[in-house]
Amino acid sequence: MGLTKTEHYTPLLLQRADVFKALGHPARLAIVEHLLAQDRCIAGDLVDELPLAQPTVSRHLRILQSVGFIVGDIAGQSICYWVNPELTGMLRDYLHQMHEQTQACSEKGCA
Amino acid sequence: MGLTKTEHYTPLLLQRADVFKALGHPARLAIVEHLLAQDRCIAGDLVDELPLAQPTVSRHLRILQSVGFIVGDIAGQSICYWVNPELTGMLRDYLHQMHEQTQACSEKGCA
DNA sequence: ACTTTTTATTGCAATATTGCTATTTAGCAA
DNA sequence: TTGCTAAATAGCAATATTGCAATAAAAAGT
Repeated sequence: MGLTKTEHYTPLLLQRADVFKALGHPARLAIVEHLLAQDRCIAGDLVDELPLAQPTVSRHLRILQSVGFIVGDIAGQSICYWVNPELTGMLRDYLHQMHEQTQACSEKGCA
Repeated sequence: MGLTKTEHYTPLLLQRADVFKALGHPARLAIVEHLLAQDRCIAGDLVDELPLAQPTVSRHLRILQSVGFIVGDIAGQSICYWVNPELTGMLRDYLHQMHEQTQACSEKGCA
C-alpha cells in the first residue's frame, strides 16, 4: 500500500528511523559532510557543491532540519547551517550500543 | 523526477547512504533491534514480532542483507539471521568521527 | 511421492520521494 | 519605490517504496 504502519512502534524507534532515513540519501549525507568539513557554518554554497538545483537543495536541508540533525540561523541575507552535536552524539551512542551487542553475540558463537 | 543522481558522489558516500537508508524504516530498525536483543540468532519469529505479513518481512530482511547490515545462514529448515559486527563498527566509527567534528565546530564558536 | 514447514518471489495498488521549472517571499542597498 | 540576491514554496512528472494476497521454491520428515 506504500503506507508505513507506524502505530506499532515506539516513538523512540520511530524517531531514530527518521534520523537514519534523513541521512539515507547521498545528497543529504553530502550536505552533512560538507557542513562538518567547513570550519564555519555554510549557507547556500551547498548549491554550488551539489549537482542539484537550488530548490532541491533547499528541500534536502529542510528534511535534515526536520529531524534535528542540522540547525539553521539567519546570517545577514543568507542562512547559516550547522550540524547539531546532540544528534551526532545520540546516534554515536546508539551505534556504540548496537556494536557492543553484536560483540556479545559473536562471543557466544552466534556468528 | 524521482531518480537520484548518483554519479556525482563517491562510492563510499553512496555506500554509507545506502546503509542509513536501510536503517531508515521502522520495521527494519525493529528487526535489527530484535536480532540484537536475542542471544541466539533469530529466524522467522520476526514475522510474529512485527505487524507485517511474511512476504513484507522477507523483503525488509533482504534489504538489510543487501547492504550487509545483517547476515543470514540456513539452520535446518529455517534461516538464522544476525547483525554484522563489521557494519555496526563501521557506522559507529563514522558517527564518532562526525561527532568529533561537531565538537571542533562548537569550540570555535560556530554554533 | 506426498505433506508440512519455512522462506522467497511475483504482481499489483497506494503512497512517498526526488527532481525540475516557475514563482514567491524576505532582506538589503540604492 | 526599485532592484538585487538568497532562500523557500508550489506544482508537476517520473521513479521508488511499501504493503498485501497469491504463488512458488526449498528443506525435512513420513
